[in-house]
Parts: sequence; C-alpha cells; structure tokens
Amino acid sequence: MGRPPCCDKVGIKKGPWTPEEDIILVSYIQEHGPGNWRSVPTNTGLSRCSKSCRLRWTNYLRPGIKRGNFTPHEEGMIIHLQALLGNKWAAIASYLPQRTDNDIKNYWNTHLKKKLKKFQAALDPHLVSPDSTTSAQFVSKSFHDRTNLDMSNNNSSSVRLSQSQSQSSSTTTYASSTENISRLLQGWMRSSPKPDNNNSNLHQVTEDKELHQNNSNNVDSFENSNKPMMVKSASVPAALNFVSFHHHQAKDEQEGGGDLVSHEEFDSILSFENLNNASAWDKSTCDSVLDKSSDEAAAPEKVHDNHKQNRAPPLSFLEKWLFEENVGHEEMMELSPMF
DNA sequence: AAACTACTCAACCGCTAGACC
DNA sequence: TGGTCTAGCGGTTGAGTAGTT
Repeated sequence: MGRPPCCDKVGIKKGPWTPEEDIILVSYIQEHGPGNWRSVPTNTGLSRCSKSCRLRWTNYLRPGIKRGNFTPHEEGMIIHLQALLGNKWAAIASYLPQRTDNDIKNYWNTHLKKKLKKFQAALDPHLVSPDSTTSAQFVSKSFHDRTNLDMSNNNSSSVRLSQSQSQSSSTTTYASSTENISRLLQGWMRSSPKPDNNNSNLHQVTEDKELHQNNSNNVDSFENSNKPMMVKSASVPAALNFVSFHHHQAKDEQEGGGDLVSHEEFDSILSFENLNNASAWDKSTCDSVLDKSSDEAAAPEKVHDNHKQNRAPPLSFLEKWLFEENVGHEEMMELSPMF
C-alpha cells in the first residue's frame, strides 16, 4: 500500500535459486523454523528479499511437497474444486496438501484449462469464448445438453485410468531438479524433531495407498451408483457436468459417434471418479477438521483464515460431497447457498 | 542442423488483510 | 487510532526446454 517493493533494494538478488542458497535457507529454517522471514536474509547472509525466501520455502523447499506429475485423482480434485471455489488456489491447495498453490495454479493454466476448453468446444462450439477460464462458464448449456442425454445407460467399459497423462518434466535446471531438493532435505527430514504441520509425510503414505487402490480397482462407485450428480441444479459447476458428460460422450463415440474429442483427452479427468475409491485418503486428510465443519459451513468467510493459520480447511458441505461415497448429490446441490 | 514456435513452471509483482507498535 | 510491517494471495512474466518445420 504505497510501500516500495521489498526487492527494490540494491544488491537484492533475483532469479533462480542456486543449490547453495537453498542449503543456506533450509539450514536456517531447520534451526529456527519457518517464520520471521524478515530476519532470514540478514541472518543467513542471503542476498534475497524476505519475500523471495518465503516463497522459495513454501513453494519448493518445504518438506512434503510432491512434485511432478499430477495423479488423475489430484486432477479431478482440482477441476471440481476450481469449479466450486473459483481461482482460489490456496484454498484448493489446502485439499491437496502435497501440492502448492503455485503448482496447482500452473497446472490449471497449462493443462486443465485446455481440457475444459476442448470440452466446451465439443459440447457446443458456439459457446466457446477465447478467454473462458473457468469451468463454471458453460454450466447452463452443459446442463441443458446433459439432460437430453441418456442418463440411465452408463458404460463403465469406456472408463479407464490413464497414469501416463501428465507431461514429463525434463527440465534440467537446478530449480527443476527434484533430486537435488530431496537430497537437500533428506538430512533435515531425518534430523528434524519438529513434526510437519501439514502431516505431509502421512499424506504421502496414505496417498500411495490410495494410488495402489486406484490401480487395482478402477471401477468407481460414482459410475456404479446410478446417481446422476447434476440432474436437478442448473447451477452446478460445469466441471462436474464435464465428468458426467464424458460418460455419454465416450459412449456415443464408441457406438459410432463423432470424433469431437478423443477419449484420451478426458481420461485423466474422467478418472476423478476414482475419488470415491480414495475416500480413505480423503478422510484421513480431513479428519482433523471434520469436527469443525459445521461451524465453518455456517461461516464460510472464515474458511480462508483458518487455512491461513493451519493449512487445514474445514469440511463444509461441498467437501463432504466430494469425499463421501454415499452422499445425495442432488440434494446437497440444492441446499447450497453458493449456487 | 538451424530456426521458429509452443509449452512449462519457478519466480516475481502488486495487492490486501491483519498484526503490531 | 493511524501508520508500518509481515504474511499470504492471485496474476503475470520470462528463461529454459521440447517439439515442429
């Protein structure tokens, strides 16, 4: 607010971080813990502004961050949460504790937005706007089209997991080398007596389990539940329609339909259906906040603040809807004050 | 092989809310 | 009470890389 940027000072280094700088920063945080960022540059001798140190830590060096390919489960989570929350990347990231908001934002802008655009184009080329950035923008049309589709004839054979959907990160610069970072952090992870605030190690274990589950059980309860998830409310975010629509799209194509969009385009998104198989992971992730959900559902504006404080968001109706297997989707949508 | 284009993602910028003095 | 500072957020940029011609 009228204040000059912290990085305007002469001698403040910008640009990619070097391994040496990372080591210095990690060592310092190992000793003092994260926080009090203002003192970090002076105490460490780093020629970086405090903001840069904080960002480097939170977006890259912080333990428990998962880098690389997004799983279909994560992809589905992002799509759904973006449809529900908008571009609240920090809020979305709070549901994916191993991912940073920056990562999610990038992934959305570079991958998922395109997929949704293609979906839009497939749905109705006339509706496609060049700057459409949210999946909720084609809700009504999607809903309208969907209601004209056969809702009763789901064909699970068209559904499959695509574990190779994501791009391969072959960046060779230091900043993109996860090996460097893991080596850097290895000692700290072992030696640090402080438990990770976001229980990231636990998440890693549980998600690995979940992935294993996904691999061995691709048929999801979404599909088998015969519960069309967005039948009643025309204001249900389009990403949700997107998932359901694809069942029919794929079916139509299988039955000799058009070639508007290939199956592969949607595989990873479609595999969000495996979310329900991953409910164990979800619940383990969110158990710590379950008991707060009712309060915060009544006061949604507090959600963000809570996230700021402990990275553990409340489980309001939408989270429950996302996480619980046997929830009545239609009813919850109708009850939603958001739509 | 070189030039060009498209893509990715780490890092930066500008801004706001809230804490602190 | 008002000014300052910090932490955090979302949007944007640009260097590096991959793919294409």
